[in-house]
Amino acid sequence: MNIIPNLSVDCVIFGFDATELSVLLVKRELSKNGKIIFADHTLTGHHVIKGENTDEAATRVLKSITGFKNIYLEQFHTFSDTSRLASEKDTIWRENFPHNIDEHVISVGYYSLVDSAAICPDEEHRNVSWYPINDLPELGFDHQQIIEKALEQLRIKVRHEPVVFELLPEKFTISQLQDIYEAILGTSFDRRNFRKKVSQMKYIIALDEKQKGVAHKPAQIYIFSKDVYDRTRKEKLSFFY
Amino acid sequence: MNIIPNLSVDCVIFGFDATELSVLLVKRELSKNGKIIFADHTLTGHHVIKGENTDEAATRVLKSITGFKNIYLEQFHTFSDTSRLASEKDTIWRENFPHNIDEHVISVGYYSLVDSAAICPDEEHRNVSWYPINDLPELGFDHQQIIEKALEQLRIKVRHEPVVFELLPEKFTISQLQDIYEAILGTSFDRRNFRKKVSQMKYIIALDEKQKGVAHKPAQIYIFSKDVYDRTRKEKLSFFY
DNA sequence: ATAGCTTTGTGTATTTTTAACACTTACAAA
DNA sequence: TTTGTAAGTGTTAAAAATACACAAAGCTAT
Repeated sequence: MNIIPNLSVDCVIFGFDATELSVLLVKRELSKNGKIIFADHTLTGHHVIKGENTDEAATRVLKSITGFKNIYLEQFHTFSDTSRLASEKDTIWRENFPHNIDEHVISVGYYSLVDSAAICPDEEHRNVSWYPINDLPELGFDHQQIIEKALEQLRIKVRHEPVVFELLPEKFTISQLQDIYEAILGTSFDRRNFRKKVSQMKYIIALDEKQKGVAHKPAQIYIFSKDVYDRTRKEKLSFFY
Repeated sequence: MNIIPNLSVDCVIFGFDATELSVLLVKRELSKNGKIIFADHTLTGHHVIKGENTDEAATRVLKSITGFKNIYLEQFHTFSDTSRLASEKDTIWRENFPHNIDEHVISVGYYSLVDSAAICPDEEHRNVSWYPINDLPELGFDHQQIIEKALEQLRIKVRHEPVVFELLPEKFTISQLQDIYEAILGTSFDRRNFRKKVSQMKYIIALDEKQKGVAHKPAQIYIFSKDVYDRTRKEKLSFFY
């Protein structure tokens, strides 16, 4: 493969699992002569290939891991420190990498939001799995820093645009929605006030459908309408933004 | 100079000139055999040099143009389209460039905010000057797009953090402050409501000093205290963010 | 069948924030 | 001393944010 040796993308894939915000990580294991030298975790990423831009590279990485091509994707920061791959472990890893890697690789960071229930890393990616954002394992390269920055940017994003629906299945309940906001922003909201707010958003639409098989009062099911959002949004835009 | 041939930074340098938000641009002129082939404008930018990261590269560019090293600088987006330097003009320009430039150069975009009164491009940069954001000349490369993205990000930034003071001299009036917000956000605010808001911000402090030599009621002079901001900000943070 | 557990769903009163609106004051220039 | 110009100032009404508690619906275990 014809890679650009000094340019990569890293994807912070966020998912939501019941009550926790999680990130997809790959287990990185380096063994020599059958002996494991070290094991830690990294983000999903890859070098950019000649002839493609970074958006395309990130889309490619996502497709290879999730199988989906139309995943919400947002470029958030570029990491270019000269020592970002220079820790002892990372040096050993680079020496054992199949391609020849430039000494100074810069990486364009993307975050993406997926309905984690829809993603089942396949055979080929047996070493890929979800880790809660508040309890991450040891991370290689500068990936700890990348995740922190991604979360910071995501927090700003969700307060301006209705992107959280990307983390939910098409049909969801208000409680799920609230849980997601709370997980991302790290706060908690009063249930009644939250629902009052939601009921003002005409693009969050109640279906004639309820939860089934739950051991409590079943919740009303809602969907998000991008259509309605786009139309009502315009009015707001002309007003202040 | 030992440049990284496929990596550059571009700086969108914002300044504020009385009532308008402006950008520093360089006139780009290509002549052959004494005949001018074309002339347009570009952002200030440069390739990244080996051994430096993009923040350092952007700081270096800013220093070379403004003479200052401690200028407010914010990375906002990376531009990597394969055709971003591929227009006819840009191709001709690349062929005449002293260094050998990679076919696919990606550029990390930074915006910076300066008090335009403090910047007087020197002899060496006679072809650098201010252009109002609402009346830009023809731009080379993908710099139109870069400026649009910078402005979009700046708009988000000013609503979250007190960065506008970087565009003002140390001492300023409330009207100047309002003018800046209006220029950046493209709106207008009621004067009384704006001042009411400002008076609640304890980090905007009135000096015992007034404007002089103006043909109207002289305005009160204020300063911004980052110190007070940082201290009062923390309370807010623990509360909602 | 029923008692118990769990989560959903709902209304009001209070405080805070936003929005709309017009006249007087201080200074320089004519 | 008149004129022009931008500064400075307060009130009222509407909207949004906050705080707060109990009944209803379904499942489970007895």
